[in-house]
Amino acid sequence: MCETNPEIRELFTEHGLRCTKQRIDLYETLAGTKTHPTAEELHRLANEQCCPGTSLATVYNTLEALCEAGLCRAISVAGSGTRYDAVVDDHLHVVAEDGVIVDVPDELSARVLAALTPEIREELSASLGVEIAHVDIHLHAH
Amino acid sequence: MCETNPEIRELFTEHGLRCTKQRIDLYETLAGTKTHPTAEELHRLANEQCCPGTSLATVYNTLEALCEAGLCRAISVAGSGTRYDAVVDDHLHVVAEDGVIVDVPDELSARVLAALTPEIREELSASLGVEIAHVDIHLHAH
DNA sequence: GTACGTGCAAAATGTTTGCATCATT
DNA sequence: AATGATGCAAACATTTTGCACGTAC
Repeated sequence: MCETNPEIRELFTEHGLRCTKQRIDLYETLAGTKTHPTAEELHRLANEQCCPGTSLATVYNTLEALCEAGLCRAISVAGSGTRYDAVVDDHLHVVAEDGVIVDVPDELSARVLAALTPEIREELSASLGVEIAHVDIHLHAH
Repeated sequence: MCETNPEIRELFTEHGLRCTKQRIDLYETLAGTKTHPTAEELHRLANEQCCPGTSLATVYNTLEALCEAGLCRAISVAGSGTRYDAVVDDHLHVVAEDGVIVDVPDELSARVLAALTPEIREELSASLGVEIAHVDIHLHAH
C-alpha cells in the first residue's frame, strides 16, 4: 500500500479530489477493511500501516471530502459514533448490540432493496415531495 | 398534559419504569411531537410546556430508560446528532439534506418492510448467525 | 426505609476550526 | 505561483458521570 496506486489517483482526479499522500493512504486503508471503522480507528490503522504522523483532523477532513465526492458513506448508529464505508452502492448492514456493523451479502441486500420499486419512489415523490438519493438499511440484531 | 395521564402510568409500570413527573412529561412531550427531536430540543420543549427545571441530564437518562424499556427509539443520522421517536413500530424515515427527519406514511412503509420476509430473515440467521430485532430504514433525499 | 431518580456541575468524548506551514496542480 | 491540504492546538458540541438531595414504591 502507500500512495502509489494509480487507479486511486485516477479515481480521485475524476472526482475532483487532489491526490495527497494522506488521502490516498486513508482511502486505501478504508477500502481495505470490512470493519466500517470510526474516524479514530481509521486514524490508528493508517498510522500503523503506512502513514505515521497523519493527524486526526486530516482524517476527518479527508472523510468529509471523500463523502462529498461520493467515494465513501458515513454510517451512523445511535450510541456508537459515526462509521465509514468505502462501499458506496446501496447495501444492508447488520448492527450488533455492541455497535459492530457487518455487511449483508449482496444477494440478500438486493432482494430487500428491490422492494423500493420505481412506483414506491414515485409515491414518495408525490406524497412527500422528495427524491431518494440513497438508502440506509440497518438491521438491528439481538 | 403534565404527569396526570393514567395510561402512561400504566404503560410505565408494565415496562418496569418508575413513574416520575419528569419521565411522564418527557414521554408525553415526545409522543406528542412528529419532529423526532434531539435530547436538547426535547429538553427545551418540556421545559416550555410543562416541566420547568427538568435538567438535560435527566432528559438523557430518561431517554435511555425509555429506549431500554422499548418505549422509544433512538434515530441516528450522520452529521445531525441523535434523535428520538416514541413510535416504536418499524417504519421508514426520510432524511432531508439538512438532517430533518420525516415519517414515511404507514402504507408505503409496510410495502417496503414486507420485503423482509421470514425467508430472508432465516437466510440472515443462517449466513450471519443473527436474529433481527428491529429495522431502521433511512431514505436520504436530495 | 430503601432503592432509584433528579439536578447540578464537572468530566469525557467526538468533531470542527483557525492558522501557519507545506504539497499539489 | 496559486490554490488547497496538513498538523497542531484550541474551541466546540454532545453525552456521561459523581454526588448530594429528593421521591416513588
